[in-house]
Amino acid sequence: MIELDAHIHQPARLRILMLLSGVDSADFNFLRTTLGLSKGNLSAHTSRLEEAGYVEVTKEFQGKIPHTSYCLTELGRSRLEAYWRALDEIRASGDALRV
Amino acid sequence: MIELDAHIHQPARLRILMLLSGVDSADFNFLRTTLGLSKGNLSAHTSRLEEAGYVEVTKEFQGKIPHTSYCLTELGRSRLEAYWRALDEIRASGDALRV
DNA sequence: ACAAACAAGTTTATACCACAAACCCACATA
DNA sequence: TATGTGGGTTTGTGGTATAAACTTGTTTGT
Repeated sequence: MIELDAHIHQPARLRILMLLSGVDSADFNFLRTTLGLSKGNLSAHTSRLEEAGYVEVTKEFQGKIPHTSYCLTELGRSRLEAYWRALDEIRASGDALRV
Repeated sequence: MIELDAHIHQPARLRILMLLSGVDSADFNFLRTTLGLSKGNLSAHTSRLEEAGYVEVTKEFQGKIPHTSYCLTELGRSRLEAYWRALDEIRASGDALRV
């Protein structure tokens, strides 16, 4: 039984990862507004993804204002691909039993 | 933003629904052994799916022994299809941002 | 006959987690 | 000064997935 990565199998985090998979990097507010997440929620999810090693977090000052951006790591990218493969298997599992 | 149905977006329940989508009905032990779930876990998940109206539960006696079987309702089937469509959208969302 | 084990689930308890609300700090503006 | 805004983090709470314990009845062993 292939497991679904619990770090990824969560709607907000899945969307975050998918968004990051299509760009070089994205900052906090872009993620927040694009995905419609609250700040607290986004912060918590990005923290989890960082702990898991799936995203890299870059904090820098733009002038006097702190600015945080995120990019997908190689690990994150491969786990994300594995996740979709696992989901494909589940998706096929209904047909597998059909005569 | 299309929502992922929380009743479905859970690994065990998703597998249960996909399995049921491929058969007329399946009983408790078949689900349990096929999916590798504990009895308690399976019972809890099927209860949720029943409450949601996604599966129909049939209890009868086979000889002297009680026997429980499950089948997908029409509602369950349509929600399951909607779930996969929503997931397809998320899956495509990475490419959407690519140049 | 009677205890022990088994069958088929359900109920309970706990640990985790998603989310929102509250908070923090610096800067801008009136 | 105080009031608001940008950019986040921390905290509290309610919901939930899971395993362990329990229930109800049946079968097996002796």
